[in-house]
Amino acid sequence: MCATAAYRLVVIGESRADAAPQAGRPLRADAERSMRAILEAAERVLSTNPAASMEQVAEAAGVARTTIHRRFASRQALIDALADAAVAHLRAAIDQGRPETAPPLVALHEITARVLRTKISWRFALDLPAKAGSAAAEGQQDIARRCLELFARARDLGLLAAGADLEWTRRVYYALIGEALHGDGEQTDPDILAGRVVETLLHGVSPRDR
Amino acid sequence: MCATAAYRLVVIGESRADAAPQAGRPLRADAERSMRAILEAAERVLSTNPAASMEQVAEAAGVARTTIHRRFASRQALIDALADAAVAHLRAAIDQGRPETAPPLVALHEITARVLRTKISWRFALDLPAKAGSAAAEGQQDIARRCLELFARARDLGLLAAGADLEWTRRVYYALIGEALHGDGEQTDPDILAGRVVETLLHGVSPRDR
DNA sequence: TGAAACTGCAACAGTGGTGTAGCGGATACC
DNA sequence: GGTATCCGCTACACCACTGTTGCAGTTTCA
Repeated sequence: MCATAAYRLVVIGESRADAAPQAGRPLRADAERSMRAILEAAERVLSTNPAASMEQVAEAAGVARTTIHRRFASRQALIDALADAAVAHLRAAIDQGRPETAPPLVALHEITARVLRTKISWRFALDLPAKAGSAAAEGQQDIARRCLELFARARDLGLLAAGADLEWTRRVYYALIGEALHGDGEQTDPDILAGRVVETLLHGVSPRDR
Repeated sequence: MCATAAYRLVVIGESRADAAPQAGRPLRADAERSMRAILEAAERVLSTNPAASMEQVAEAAGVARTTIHRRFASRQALIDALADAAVAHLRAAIDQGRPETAPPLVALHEITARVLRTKISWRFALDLPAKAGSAAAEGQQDIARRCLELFARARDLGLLAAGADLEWTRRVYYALIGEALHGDGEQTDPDILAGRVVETLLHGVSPRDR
């Protein structure tokens, strides 16, 4: 799904009842492979059918159902972990767009294209409502904060209206990104989609009088 | 939820197995009341928790669970009926905005406000993917068609760019409406929200040079 | 190479939801 | 006022999914 992962998978307790990854002994190589296979399969299966069973996820991952239960205390724990992993990927993608240093318009294009690419692969997990206090929630908040900062920079440069409501701008931006992914195959290139998103965000659909 | 309903509820078969409303004997008054209570309760409950059980829906509707099963062959049948009813409401709301006759900008504002009002009440049902061939699907297609016609009129009047992609415009419009409803209570007046949606759709968030 | 970690497999208990059935009482309708 | 319709209630069968356990065989890693 994504070649490079910026995190490491670990286990803590020995008891089967609390297999939540937090801190402790690092996983053996084959276990980490399984873990990754499970998360990726869960994303694939659940994005098609959110009510899919653990059995279906296990089959798609090429492991036994019991193996999933060994790593994740419950179905919910799996989904939570999935959300955390997806947000971590998203954050990494955004970092690569240099939101704090690149010129705002360049950063906006760059980030949009990267986010679109990531969202294609983690559609289900990224649409999940983040649980309060989770790593995913923290990540989403951080992303929103940096998004607002980028827009503030853009506004200071005259790219946005001086009185623009940055929070509304952010929400519109998110909505446009979401919409760009709903296309029925007629246009899927992230760079082209990003251009359309940014153009629409800034200027809407009315004629440009200039 | 909505005071006036533009449809009538009926039953066909006697068998419990196929209680799908299509044509036949009209319902008794109390039965129609129950039917309406069930649909509205389903919307309320499922919008909070899409995985809620029939038991929870029944309790919210103030009826016994078996009563629901008497009218709807299955959980899925209930949800399908809910989707049909919601789209019927939406269509009625749009009709009242005179999309074919009013000046485009006026119609756009009017329709947006009405749609927002309807979507608040039928959030769950209207977010449902319509089943192919269902009344809901037919209604959605009709709505999309009329939306495109309205945008075409707007474009001919110079309100939209001459080369505007009307399908993309429609998708952006839908996305903005959806986003306007996600506000965290700081602004809920449909008229104000509609103004914001239309303004953003037409001109984006950049400064207006004029 | 040997211990520790990991996995598949088979089997099991528990749970919660779905859908059916019939009866007796209440309600609407003509 | 009589009849067809509707509803609540209780009870039941069924099923799919979750989560657990133990063991035997395999893989990793020091």
